[in-house]
Amino acid sequence: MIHSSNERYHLKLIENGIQSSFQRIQVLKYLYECEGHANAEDIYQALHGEIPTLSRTTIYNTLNLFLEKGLVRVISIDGVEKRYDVILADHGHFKCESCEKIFNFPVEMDRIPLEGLVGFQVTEKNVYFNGLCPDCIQTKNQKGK
Amino acid sequence: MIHSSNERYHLKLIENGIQSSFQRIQVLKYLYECEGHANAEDIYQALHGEIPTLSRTTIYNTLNLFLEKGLVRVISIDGVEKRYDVILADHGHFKCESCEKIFNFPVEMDRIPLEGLVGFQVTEKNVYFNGLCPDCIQTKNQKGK
DNA sequence: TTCTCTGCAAACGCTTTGCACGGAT
DNA sequence: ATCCGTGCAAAGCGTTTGCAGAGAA
Repeated sequence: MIHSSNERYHLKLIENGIQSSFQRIQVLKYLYECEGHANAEDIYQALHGEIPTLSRTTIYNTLNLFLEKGLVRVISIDGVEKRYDVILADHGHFKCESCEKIFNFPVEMDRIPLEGLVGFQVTEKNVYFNGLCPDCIQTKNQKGK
Repeated sequence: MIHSSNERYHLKLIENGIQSSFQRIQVLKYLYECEGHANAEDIYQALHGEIPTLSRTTIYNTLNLFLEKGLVRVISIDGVEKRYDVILADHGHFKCESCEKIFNFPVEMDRIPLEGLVGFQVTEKNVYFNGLCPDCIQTKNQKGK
């Protein structure tokens, strides 16, 4: 059901001063549904089945437009991949070194001490952790038996 | 004086199970001297004056070797650039949106609450902030007058 | 009609790969 | 003689650009 609850995303685009289109709605919808950790290729793979004529250029155009309008931000946990995040509330990102999934976790950014940044004007805060997620820890323990 | 205090870096390489070479010493030295925020091109530009035959391939080979041996880690504040960090003690990175310089600042990672990561095993913690550095704030204020 | 979204093709920049030379062991 | 570090050239990959056709306003 490709059209379910598209109205919500349609409005979100307009709210942010972005002209709505089918492709843009689908990209935004996908970003929300995957919890905002997709890269351009993920989005392309997810959508070009339903929109066979979809081009990667459109994905890139759309993501850059969203970025410019403040609808998404870029995250990059290890400097290799560029991923897009729609959830702008305070949260950190955790990347599992084994399964490579990215998890959100709440972080009260205000509790991070800023003594070292006197005189700086901070506009964005990112916290990136790496390690093993519960599933992968369990898998490893089972193998070890 | 290209050879000044190279012994220190020579030993550092051997300590980390890396066969020493002139190029590798120079790369490591540069990473320490620039406080660890260089990308491959920075290193190439800095060194190929003194080592005219130096190739970018060697820089990449060397950085990947260092990474593998745990001598450096990759940082990427905005997902666009891959930079290498040799300073492994607890610190955050601040990138100025105007002059694009990267600053270190001390962060006590242990004070970041982990309630959201129960069951996870955290091996690496990164804190990336963006904003304006004191110099650029001043420059902007002067323009505004 | 006019504007702009879309998407193909080509260009681009950074990084990796294949391979051969040369120095070190 | 063997091994490994180096570096040229070419390939690879993700992203951007130029441009033309389609669709919306």
